[in-house]
Amino acid sequence: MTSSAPAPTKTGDFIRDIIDEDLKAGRHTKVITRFPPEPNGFLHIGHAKSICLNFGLALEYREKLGAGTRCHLRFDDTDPAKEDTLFEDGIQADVRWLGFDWDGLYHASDYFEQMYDYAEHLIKEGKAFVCSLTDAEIKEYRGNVTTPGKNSPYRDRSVEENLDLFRRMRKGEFKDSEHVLRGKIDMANANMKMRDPMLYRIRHTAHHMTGDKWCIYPMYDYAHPISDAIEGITHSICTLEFENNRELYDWTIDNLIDYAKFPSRPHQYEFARLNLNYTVLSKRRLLELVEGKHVSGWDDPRLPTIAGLRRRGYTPESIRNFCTTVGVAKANSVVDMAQLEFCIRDDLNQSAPRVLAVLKPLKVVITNYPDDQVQELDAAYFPPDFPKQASRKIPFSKEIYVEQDDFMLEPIKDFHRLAPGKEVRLRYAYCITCTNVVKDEDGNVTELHATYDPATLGANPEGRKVKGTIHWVSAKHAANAEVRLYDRLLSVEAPPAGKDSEFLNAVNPNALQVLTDCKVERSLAESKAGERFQFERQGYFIADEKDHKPGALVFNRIVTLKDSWARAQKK
RNA sequence: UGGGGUGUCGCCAAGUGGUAAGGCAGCUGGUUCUGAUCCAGCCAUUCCGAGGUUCAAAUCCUUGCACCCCAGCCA
Repeated sequence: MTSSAPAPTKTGDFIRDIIDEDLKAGRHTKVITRFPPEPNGFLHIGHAKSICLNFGLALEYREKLGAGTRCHLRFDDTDPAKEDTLFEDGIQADVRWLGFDWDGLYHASDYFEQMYDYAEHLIKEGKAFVCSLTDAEIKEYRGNVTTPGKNSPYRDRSVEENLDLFRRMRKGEFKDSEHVLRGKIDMANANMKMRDPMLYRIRHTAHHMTGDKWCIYPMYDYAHPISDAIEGITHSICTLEFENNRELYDWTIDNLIDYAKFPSRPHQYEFARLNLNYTVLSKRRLLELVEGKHVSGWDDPRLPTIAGLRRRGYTPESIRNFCTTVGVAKANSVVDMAQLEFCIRDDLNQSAPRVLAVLKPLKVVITNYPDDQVQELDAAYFPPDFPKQASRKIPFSKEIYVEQDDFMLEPIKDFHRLAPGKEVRLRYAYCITCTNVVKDEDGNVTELHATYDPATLGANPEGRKVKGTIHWVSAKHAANAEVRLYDRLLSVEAPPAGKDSEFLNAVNPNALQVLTDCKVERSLAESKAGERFQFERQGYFIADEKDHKPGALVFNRIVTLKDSWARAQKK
């Protein structure tokens, strides 16, 4: 009896430990998280880790703490130059596809007015000032990691002047970059993020949500903590590179005028982002692959984007399981692609019906089988020890196709398949023995002749062992199909550390191989886009969601089956 | 050379002073009309290194070392 895939064993992680302690100490009575993407691109599997963490936490703790515990989807839309509604739509679709729903859809831009008020308050308190240094001067005054910065000459402007300037910034009296609002903290702080950080910049650019209402926009470090505070976020979870920003996150919240009014004092916690070998996860590289037309689009099945994985045939369940198996911790790490591949095989092993498909056909004529006879044979969709027990009929006739790779003119040791004089079992059908090899003038094998043993249908042959079983398809009943064989995006674990486009050299030229003369069993002629199958002995495939239609069958290989024979060959 | 982090099996990752979980990968063997699945077994005398405290240390102390992040008017 095959048990259904056990849920991955999950041990607690440091985030859950923190939450448990907070709850125990009475600091919170509910847990509110948020997933805060910037709507400037597509989500990838790295985001899935964050989504599973944030939404997963809300789901888990809601069971103990009841309603009120929730996870928001918030678009971090503070840079109008890069962001777009189009991306928001894609992100929402991806989150939903992964199986999550948000309790409230928000935008950082919802709070622009309030952020502005807080900024005026900061100015009145003498904690922020309008700086009129140029871009280059600001950079110069900031110092570097080993030398302290210098105070801006505008740092001591009066509250009145600052207020006046800031109000005029809002009114649009200045050009882009003419002034900025900065927090007045400490130019000598060892944490560079605390050297009078920029809070607002002037951008005469329309925003996809607020239109032309604003020409000054808050920076991430100012907008994020305020958004969290307003929404009552209890645990604000982000990735490791924001560790240095935490001090500023705290400074911002602690200096809000109505600090005490907020439902909870949010705290930021950082975890290690996901890294995967044999692929790329950086926004920049993904963008370059798409814009450089190295792939067909954001949903190219070679890509680790959510849209790409979906089209490739990955299930949401398998991705969620993957996220829980990789865990949540603080050490930078690179997860092995084999882990992801395991998760999808594990899922599909349970759910995908088995069918027969010949990818690279080699015709076999069964010389002792009656010319016009056709037998309808029973073929189970799932192995006998599975709970599901559906089956279909597959036609058997005199001419069939088998896989080219399942024949060897001169078989090597331990090759259990077809070769001159050798006998194999045809899955769900008879055993056949290869009696003759037909070649063209170049010596290529073009056809095989074989004889079948009528006594071997549903029974073992008498007095001999047949080791191999191969898949096949009846020549005159088979449907034609295009099959896209996908493999890992990169041919090396990690592209060279180099900047620019060097990683393109690491792109696996065989990440996509298109086969157009495939022969698939009759039943697949009626398959629908999005249906997943196991092509026996080969792998899991999905009928392409865009291109597959009746009469023009197109299947994508999701992942191969484990192949210990192939592995043994490599040694 | 400043500050913030991290170092436990090939890859993830538990472990919170009591004598190294689990998953993936790998290796053996068994079952099998998928060289798949499934099943059984193996896989860290040792936790970045060196000292120290302790009856007892991956866990505490000292001191090295390695790697990551911070000098966008990006997030």
